[in-house]
Amino acid sequence: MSARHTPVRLADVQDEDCPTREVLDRVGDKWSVLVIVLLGERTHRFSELHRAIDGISQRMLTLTVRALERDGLVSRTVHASVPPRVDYRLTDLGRSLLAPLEALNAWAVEHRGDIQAARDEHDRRSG
Amino acid sequence: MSARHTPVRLADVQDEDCPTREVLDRVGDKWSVLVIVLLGERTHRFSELHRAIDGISQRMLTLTVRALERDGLVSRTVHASVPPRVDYRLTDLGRSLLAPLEALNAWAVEHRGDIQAARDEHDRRSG
DNA sequence: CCGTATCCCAGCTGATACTG
DNA sequence: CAGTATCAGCTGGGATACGG
Repeated sequence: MSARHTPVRLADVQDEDCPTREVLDRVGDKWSVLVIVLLGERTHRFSELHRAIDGISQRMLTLTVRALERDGLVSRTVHASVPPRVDYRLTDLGRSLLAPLEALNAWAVEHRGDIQAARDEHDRRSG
Repeated sequence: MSARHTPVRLADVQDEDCPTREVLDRVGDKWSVLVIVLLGERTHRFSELHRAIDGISQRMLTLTVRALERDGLVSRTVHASVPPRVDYRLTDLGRSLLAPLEALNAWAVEHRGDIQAARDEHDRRSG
């Protein structure tokens, strides 16, 4: 992965179908990453996701998993039982997204102090 | 970078000060990544960014660079000249973010076809 | 249990006009 | 040139109620 260097090109980001824009539109929302990370650990049923993600509404969880399913990142399995049971898990495609997300996470962990310091300093000067 | 593995932990994502959430809140908006990538190539003045980023309003460009500056990712240099000139460039912190963004970009480039295919297939079934 | 349907509001964003 | 100020529209997302 580190052998070839794939720089972000100017032409890419200006284009409206810029790949980075696409992925950010997909996971840059409020809940998608949380769902992906949870499903990266193991399969979850709907109610498990609902309980695990603090503050999400049933509506938004539905919309989020539906969008992820539409994009082929998550698969949905309905078990014909009483009471009904629906399992969600990552597809191979979804699992492949975990690596770049972890890279972002690693950056955040490493630099969150720097950001906080810069912000504190900025706010101190600006009042 | 690939030596140590930094998995995204469940405890992280549920916490409201989850590092990944933080960074997504920062660059997950409509314009921040575009500005960062452009400044990753070279210093830009305000009007250059404005022209380079198709569709951004003056107001949103101002808000975006201000937020990035506040977080220490971008530095702003005012030249006392007539007409006035303001240069924006990445800080070291901002430059360090380019790598994970490129990882995300690489993923997007590699898998955009898969996503499109999944979406087409899904829409075909759903009508 | 797993959703869908409806209503509604906050805030993000663009458009426009104005200023140092 | 590089912003700031103000207004208005749209959309994301929560609350609630209902259905399979």
